[in-house]
Amino acid sequence: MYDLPENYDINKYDRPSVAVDIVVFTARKSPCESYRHLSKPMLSVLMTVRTEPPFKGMLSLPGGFTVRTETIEQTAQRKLLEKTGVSGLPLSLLCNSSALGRDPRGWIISCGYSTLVEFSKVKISEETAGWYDISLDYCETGKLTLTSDSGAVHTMMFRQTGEKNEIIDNGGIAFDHAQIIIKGVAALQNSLKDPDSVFRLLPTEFTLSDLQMTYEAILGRQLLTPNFRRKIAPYVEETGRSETGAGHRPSKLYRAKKRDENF
Amino acid sequence: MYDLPENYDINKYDRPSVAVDIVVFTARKSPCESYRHLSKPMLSVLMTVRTEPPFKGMLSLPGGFTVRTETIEQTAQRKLLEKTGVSGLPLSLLCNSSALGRDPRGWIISCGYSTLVEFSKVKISEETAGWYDISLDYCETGKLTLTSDSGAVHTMMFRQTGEKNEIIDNGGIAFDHAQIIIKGVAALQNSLKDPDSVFRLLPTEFTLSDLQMTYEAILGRQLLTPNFRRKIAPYVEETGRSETGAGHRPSKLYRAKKRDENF
DNA sequence: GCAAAAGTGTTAACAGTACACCCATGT
DNA sequence: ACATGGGTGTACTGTTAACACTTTTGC
Repeated sequence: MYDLPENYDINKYDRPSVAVDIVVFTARKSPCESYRHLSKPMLSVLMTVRTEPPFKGMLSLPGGFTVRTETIEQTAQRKLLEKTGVSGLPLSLLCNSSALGRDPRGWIISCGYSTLVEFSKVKISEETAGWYDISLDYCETGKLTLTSDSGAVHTMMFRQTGEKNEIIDNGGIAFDHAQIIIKGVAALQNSLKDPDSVFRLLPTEFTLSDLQMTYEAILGRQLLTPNFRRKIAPYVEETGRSETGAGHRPSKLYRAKKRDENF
Repeated sequence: MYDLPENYDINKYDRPSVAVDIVVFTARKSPCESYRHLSKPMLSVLMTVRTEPPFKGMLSLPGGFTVRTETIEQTAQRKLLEKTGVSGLPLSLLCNSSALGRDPRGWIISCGYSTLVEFSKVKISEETAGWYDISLDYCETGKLTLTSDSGAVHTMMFRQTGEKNEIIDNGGIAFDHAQIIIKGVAALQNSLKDPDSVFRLLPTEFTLSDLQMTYEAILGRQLLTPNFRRKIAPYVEETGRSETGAGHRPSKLYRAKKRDENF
């Protein structure tokens, strides 16, 4: 029936378990501190507290094992739906983790993916899952800090050697997930060349200030407003509405501009 | 001994076989046609003719199955050494292929990688393996042609829809390897922003014309020489030697310039 | 009025593009 | 001599970076 070698038995060979781990980014604003000041959006990542060994009690990325009836990306989509209630988000492949002994349960390979989601779309269903604010620091050695809403802090330290990152301190993150998070942030920064990815972090209508502050949160540095607006202008269009109520001039609301897809 | 759930048995779960497929690129020059004309380097990819079902007799990428004692990248390195005699090449992850039914032998996931190698370093050990010249054509719909040294031609057709490529005709390439090759070429083109990758296709000493023609082979279009030389100048340095014998002014030999690694 | 942010204009520096031109060589 | 490629200069253009400045709101 099939074009197969004679006496072929796939079960002769030893096989690994295959899992996915997903770096889910969002941008969220804390409530305003004063009637005058804007509140800056923070870049956040979805993490879960492990309830079972190994690494019980530590932070890990959401994910799970793939099964025969799914592609790896379908597994990631299923896990995303289970944990965030959101489906159909585009996924980017970050890395495959297969270091020997990376999981004490045995031979387990993990495929790391990342995605972006608007904060208000997510309804976190599990007690153990939550958003952790990311703050970046590239002084001497790379530093990436996760802060939970309750104030718990995890600081990862790494050295950037060409393309690879060498982890110096995983900040108490389970498995090799610190590595995957750092790769995810680097990939997110790289993706900023195309503004379409950033729109996925914001509501359909947004102010240019919010957009700029989201860029700044991702890049970990300030941008000059006039230059930012010129650069982004071809990708957005005015909605006609504007946002009032703050103690300063109201800002116009924009939306992403549909752009040429066939070229 | 380990921090594991009680009664944990990894064998309870169904597991896939995991393979690697490697897109190995090189640049090679055909012998000069006349004493005056330069011969242009062609971008080539290493392919093997399948000797066993499935897809017996068709072209496929070099690769193989991963085993418990290796990381996935070590598997790729081992397969590279077996097929080309070269070791220690940096690998780039292209994609994970896991579509249902992609391999009639069963549940097999493939991790696609790409790498670059200087032509003279490779000693192909297997009868079934060989270099296939790549030519590109982006007229209406994407077209990528592989030509063997014996003149056999495989033409793949695809449509670029955003990031994804939709394969229209796989050109008689086994499995989903046409897809992986197209991803590899796209990734190679993207990597040209950093000239270091192109140096891996050339000998340690090269002329700027060879370098430019290699760029042109990868991009599938002509470049303007003065502009190319200015752009590449910070990345190369003169060796002092030059290449004579052709029916025109001799060209200086250059080498890649060591650049600042810590910043 | 005042602080804060929205939003515009102007300039200089830099990178990318296109093209004209001269130089050195083997037959 | 001459065809061929090696190699340089230059003018034009678009993008980026920096900063000065005006406008509009809520208190």
